[in-house]
Amino acid sequence: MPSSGPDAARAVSRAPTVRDVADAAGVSPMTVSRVLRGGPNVRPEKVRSVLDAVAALGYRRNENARSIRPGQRTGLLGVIITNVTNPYYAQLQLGVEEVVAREGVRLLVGNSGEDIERERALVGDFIGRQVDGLIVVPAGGETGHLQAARSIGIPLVLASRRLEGMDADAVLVDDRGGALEGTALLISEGHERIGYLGTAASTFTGARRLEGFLGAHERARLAVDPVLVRTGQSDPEEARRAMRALLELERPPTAVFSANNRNTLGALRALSEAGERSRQLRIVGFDDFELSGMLPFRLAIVDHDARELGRIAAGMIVDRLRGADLPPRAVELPARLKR
Amino acid sequence: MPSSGPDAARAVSRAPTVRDVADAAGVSPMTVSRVLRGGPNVRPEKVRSVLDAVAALGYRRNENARSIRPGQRTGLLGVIITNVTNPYYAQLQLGVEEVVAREGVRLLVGNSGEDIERERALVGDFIGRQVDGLIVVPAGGETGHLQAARSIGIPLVLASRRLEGMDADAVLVDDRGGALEGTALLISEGHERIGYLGTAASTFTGARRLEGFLGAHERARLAVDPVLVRTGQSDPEEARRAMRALLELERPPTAVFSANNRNTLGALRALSEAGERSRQLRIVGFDDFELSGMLPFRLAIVDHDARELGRIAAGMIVDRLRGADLPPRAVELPARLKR
DNA sequence: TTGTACGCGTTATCAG
DNA sequence: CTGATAACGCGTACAA
Repeated sequence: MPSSGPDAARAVSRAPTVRDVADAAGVSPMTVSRVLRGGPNVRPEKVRSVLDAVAALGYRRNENARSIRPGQRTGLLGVIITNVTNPYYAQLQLGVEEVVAREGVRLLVGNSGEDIERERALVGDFIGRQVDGLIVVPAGGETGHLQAARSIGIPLVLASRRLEGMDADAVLVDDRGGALEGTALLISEGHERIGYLGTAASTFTGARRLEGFLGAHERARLAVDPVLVRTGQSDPEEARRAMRALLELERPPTAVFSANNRNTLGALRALSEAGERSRQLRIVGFDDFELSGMLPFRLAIVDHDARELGRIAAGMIVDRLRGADLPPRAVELPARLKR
Repeated sequence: MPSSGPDAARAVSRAPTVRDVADAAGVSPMTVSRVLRGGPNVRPEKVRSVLDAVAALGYRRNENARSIRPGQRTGLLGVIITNVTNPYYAQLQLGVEEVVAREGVRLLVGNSGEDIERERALVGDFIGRQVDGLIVVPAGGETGHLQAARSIGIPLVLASRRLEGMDADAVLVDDRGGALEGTALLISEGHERIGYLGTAASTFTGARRLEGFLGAHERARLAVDPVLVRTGQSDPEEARRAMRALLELERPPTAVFSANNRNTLGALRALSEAGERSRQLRIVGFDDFELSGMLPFRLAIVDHDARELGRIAAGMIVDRLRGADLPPRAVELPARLKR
């Protein structure tokens, strides 16, 4: 038995090409191509034999080869988030996929871990892979790598955060409004010494949420004791320590506003450790999380819809691809107290 | 001023190619290619001018064009999970990326939503995009689309679940052992009527975890009341209703084993609604979640490391790509009671 | 209705 | 050390 027959070759596992299909169907590669892209003017019997051959060989069109011709899209969308493990960004990713998957667009996903170098590498790589668009939660203030994407005409949407000096499309959350509403609730409840836990004020959301916190005080003509304002915590452990420090103050806060879910998590851990009395401390946290309503704390949440944010970002990319030549748009989604 | 000068052309946004770089650097495309892939035998001064041109034009190698040559890899890894929004799978995704990102491999991620049709579409699409490997959490019992991948030599790793009739590499969790240990804890505490909440027994993990539950009873020579065993709940809402049904039984369970985090979530919601006394019901749940330790329930958790699972799956792919021609391997990660 | 020729961007081969 | 040439898989333009 010869070991080089067609069956043997097929078993040895090389992906079949148009030519293989054409040979098997007894037509030219062009006819195969025509059949597959639904082209007209092909005799039904040939259509049949091509489709049979495709099925028999398990042929799949090579999307990469396809996309190197100019004007062709790859159907790839680059999504760069900071950490999928944060439910907020998982929702974002899912929302994006939800919208574009219908049209056969697939997601190239990368986690930057808030590291601008990793973000730069991902953006560069994604451009090299000819993504049709980019949705980025920018980790830092640098814009060079993102400008590069735009300069070769790749639609870009900034998600959650905006960047100084980049007027790209953006989908944001009403950070200031949410923080203001959450803080106002605490003030309306009579609290006068309110702690603040959040990320560094140098970050986009950090600055905006702190602004809301301060704005609520200002509006109520209530002074803010600087010692109660703790910024720079980016993970639950740091937040836990910051919360503990607040509790150990000579005049501790009677309530705390936490500017994101990582900080809320750490704060709750600190309260748990500090015993039953601390557990009564009033807390308002930005960003929801599963089971937030079931915890044995006096906790209220400022919520927003990350999945919808993802959907809108994806929609903006789709619009650009359809050729919309509008000026950059920015959408701001509401952040509201959950009742 | 002519509008067709090189500067104008560059601004109009077309991605530069090797030829553009070659022209700008005054060399041939081949030399550019050589410089970029770190090839030897290029005069230092030419290297310099090529690199300058690359920087000036913001040139990025077209990975897709690159990968159409035979034997070349795409550096793409397909990851198909059921839902990133489940922290378990988010961890998996992150673990995979962690391992392969170092080598410049990127993740093509798709959510099947437990829908076999969507999974099939994703697998087909990923193959068409010439992924170097596939990591799949299979949604159903069908194997055809996955066999197709293997038959053209694409390394495949099944994650969390195995499929009958497919001896592919697999990374699993010790579902049976974990469920057994969790249930045994309840039995050792003196419970004799233990409820069970889980996904359909026809699913891979559903069957294995139920097996552990039953096994623990058997080992303790304790009979299982079938009315206490509720399977088929795949989201928190269904689980909530199932839990409520258990509570409304004439002889309700004194403890419940919940076979995954969706079911645990629903169960806790039902307990919350049912008032203070129900809150005292003893629960052991499979799969951890944030804040599980802080809830006002008598809750214990059987935990396992999804991120590590992702890392191992990725490692298996890497091994295959390195040419390891071993028989299919299956790793089973421990699932242990958190103390 | 079907097939041939060529080009997309990149790189291996081989000649210079 | 450098460049011309061909080929990868596919699709468009054109010819038959």
